[in-house]
Amino acid sequence: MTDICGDFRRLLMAALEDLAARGVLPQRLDLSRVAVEPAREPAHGELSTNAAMVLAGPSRQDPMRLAESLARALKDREFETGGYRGTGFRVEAARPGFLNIRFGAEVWHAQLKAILEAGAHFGDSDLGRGEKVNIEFVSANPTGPMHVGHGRGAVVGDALAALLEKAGYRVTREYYINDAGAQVDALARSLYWRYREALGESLGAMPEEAYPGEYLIDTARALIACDGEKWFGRPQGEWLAPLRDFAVGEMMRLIREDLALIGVTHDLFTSERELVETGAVAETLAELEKGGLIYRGVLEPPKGKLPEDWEPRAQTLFRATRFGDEVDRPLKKSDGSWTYFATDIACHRKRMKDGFPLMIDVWGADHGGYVKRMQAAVTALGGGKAQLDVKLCQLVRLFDKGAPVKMSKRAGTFVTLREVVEAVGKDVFRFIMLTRRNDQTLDFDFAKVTEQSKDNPVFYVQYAHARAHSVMRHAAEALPASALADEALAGARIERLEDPFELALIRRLALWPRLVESAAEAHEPHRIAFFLQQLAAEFHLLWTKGKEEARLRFILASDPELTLARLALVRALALVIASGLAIIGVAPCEEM
RNA sequence: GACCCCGUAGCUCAGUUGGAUAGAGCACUCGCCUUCUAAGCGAGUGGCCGCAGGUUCGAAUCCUGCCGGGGUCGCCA
Repeated sequence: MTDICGDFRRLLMAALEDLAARGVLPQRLDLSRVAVEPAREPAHGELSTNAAMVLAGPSRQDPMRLAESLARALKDREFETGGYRGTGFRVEAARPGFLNIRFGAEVWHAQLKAILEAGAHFGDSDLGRGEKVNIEFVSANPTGPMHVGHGRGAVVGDALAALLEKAGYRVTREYYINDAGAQVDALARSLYWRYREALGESLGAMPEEAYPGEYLIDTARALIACDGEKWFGRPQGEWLAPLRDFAVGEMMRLIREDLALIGVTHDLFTSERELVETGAVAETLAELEKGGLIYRGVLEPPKGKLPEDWEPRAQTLFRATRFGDEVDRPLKKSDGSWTYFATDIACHRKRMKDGFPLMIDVWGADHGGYVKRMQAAVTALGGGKAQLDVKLCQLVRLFDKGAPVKMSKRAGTFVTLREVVEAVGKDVFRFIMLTRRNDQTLDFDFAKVTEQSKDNPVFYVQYAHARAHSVMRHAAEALPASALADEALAGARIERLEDPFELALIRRLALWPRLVESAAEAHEPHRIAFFLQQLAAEFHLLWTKGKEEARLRFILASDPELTLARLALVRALALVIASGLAIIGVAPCEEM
């Protein structure tokens, strides 16, 4: 654990306790709003804390005077971070009541050493304390190949999972297969149509509700290879279920293949149909019933535009309004089968029973209207112990050289995830999917994302990593490999690094653990991608400084000691970029 | 009509969970290749953070009400 903000916070807390013991501060103050963060302005030092301002009110003191007492209380205390131990910092009170903290270079040197010692584990956190988290993502209907929007959800979910793992959670990646509703029956009928067609029957246009995609032609061939003409001419009652299962199986195989293309694998596939057939849904309903949360009733018609066929109907309803939803929600269709909501409640209940206090669902933004009712159900069944966060992913719009790529399922100009990934590669796809917040629409331009220039963030970051390795390769020509190993570099005379740009890079690297934690807490993996871009920029800058001023070059034949110190910095940069890319799921290439 | 998301530089977007003088990329202007990859870097121009109130030491961030864009709205998933 090397988090300089966190480490300083501990020191600050000790000082606050001391002030409380001396009667300067009241006992048992609420310290939750006290923050130690990196300063935004260089003029404000390197870290700053709002402690005095936050505590001024409750302790009835002038913030500025409190800040000054705090500064005194901190003076000459021992500070421990990343292997450093000493008093190499200065604290000063500033204007409204901030405390600005400055460090001697030795503190940053220790940070760099600690990074090299931690290696790929630098930034690991125990924020999650080994708590179990379930992340449900993708969960595309098993009725056809995946499109780009599914791909976005896949990357967001998978990167979030990796991020939470790095932050100390035990993560289960789950795919919920919607294989129980009407749409998989439609899939079976579509397959049957393709089956008859493949067996030589001449048919007209496909029915309206059918899935017209050509992928089912292959599935029909596979079916023939498997079952021959067994189903031909038989009544629907005989073939519907077996063909549905066959089709869903094939679709899931396709989907897994597509996911494998972008490096996504799930730990758990849960079948909606199984939840129904094993009685898990019925059990769930019984449990709600016992809690008095289910009733038969008629819903108010929606205000504003009234649906054409609206008529008052008595339905089986869940009292979602008790838990913050706008209306109570139906659990059964008029044919007696479960609604999607009912089975989904059962799915979340299963997760809670499996011991997940935290569940995260990654959905498309079109499901936004569904969030409250699902959270209501989780609250109702979890007794407040379980929590559900839903990440909604906005649309991905495809462009090529600035022109929108027109897509229509009907017209057949439908771009699948596979096509996109085959065109641009897994790494580009994954990185670009994280260059926007999940709730922001994302423009994906084939030309731009494959461009090798600084305008392309994927390239920009990978290039920084490759450059670092390029330096190491050059160094290896003059220095023995044993001197370039991480352990050896950790022992280099790092204190020789004195240039402000070098120290600035170390400072940025030292923020990595804090960034991992805040991104994990916010469930926002895109922050990793943005951090890597900043880090890459800082490194490219340093590189160019070496171009301009020979004394700033990494490799100096005249000064092997300084060379090794700089290589330590270069190596640390490569480590952090690689560990960030690992979360995003992008390969850190060593050559471009 | 209700609910959810979004609104930040001309464009595309970040903004460390309420901090100090709001940032980056593109575009535009001007600079930097005898030297580890110029596939890069620097400088400059550019802002009523949609509008109006409120909360407090302090608001792009939290609350309320509007305006604009998108999504959703009883047996689709």
